[in-house]
Amino acid sequence: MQTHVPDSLSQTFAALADPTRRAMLARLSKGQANVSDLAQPFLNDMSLPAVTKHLKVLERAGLVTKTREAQWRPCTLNGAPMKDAVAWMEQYREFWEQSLDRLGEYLKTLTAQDGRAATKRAKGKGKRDGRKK
Amino acid sequence: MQTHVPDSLSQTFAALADPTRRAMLARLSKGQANVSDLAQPFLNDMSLPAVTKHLKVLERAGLVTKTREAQWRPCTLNGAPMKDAVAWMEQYREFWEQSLDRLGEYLKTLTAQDGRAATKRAKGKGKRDGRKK
DNA sequence: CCGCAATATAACCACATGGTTAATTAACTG
DNA sequence: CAGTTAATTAACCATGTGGTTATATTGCGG
Repeated sequence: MQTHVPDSLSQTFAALADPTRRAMLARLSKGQANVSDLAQPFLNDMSLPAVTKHLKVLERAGLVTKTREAQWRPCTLNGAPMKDAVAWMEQYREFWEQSLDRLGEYLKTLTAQDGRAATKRAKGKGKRDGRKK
Repeated sequence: MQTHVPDSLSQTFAALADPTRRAMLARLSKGQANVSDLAQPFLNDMSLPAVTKHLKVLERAGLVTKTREAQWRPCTLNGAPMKDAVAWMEQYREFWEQSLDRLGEYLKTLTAQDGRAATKRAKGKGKRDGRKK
């Protein structure tokens, strides 16, 4: 049962799903910084190793590139993965442009009895018991 | 130690960080569907309750609105949270447009001895030992 | 070479996540 | 009312995540 490696889009979104990590990216958008520079704003809230771990998540997602210079690890922001993420979301643009109209449109399809029709369609499948085992 | 509620941006990104969930959104982008409709493509891989859980994540993130009609729960996609997510990423546009140039630019700042300067700055902080207790 | 500064690793812990099966609720239908 | 369909809830388990402290590693500078 080998531990399931996530696709890169998932890794990107997961990496962005943390305010500390997003703040680190914000810092990096203003220029290269090494680990202690990145950690400095957070040291009242968490330890250095915690920051290192966050950084590793960003690295694995490809959002940060960590190089070496003597005992320092200068980090730079790499936007490429965000490109994919935005491209994926772009597909839903129409849904976030008129957001509020969604409910109204749903009500229309509902009065058209469409909801019921879609449901009956699902019935033909019969008993679903063939699980993965 | 009350369990720490995540900000909505984090919830949105976290919700999107799973291929099953993204597939459900894709399905919903083609029109309203109730739970079993949404579940159907996945029933070879996971059980119905698992789907319900994924759906709940999407709901909490505000990406899906689940209404009631008799014993069915018609779901619709709500793009609003994506709007915020994209807006946040937009801030980094310059970084994903020239992606590959980043390394080159880093090398320039490096030869300008900037990396060293930034590091020395961090030293003034002294011993950081006041953890949160 | 010694010691410190910058970072990484290890070992550990609490809680979240993603899945399971079994049981429950709710609403229609014969 | 009995049965069936749609969905949820409960209880449980394995693994991941985010944090900790303590210990190593590495490189520079006196």
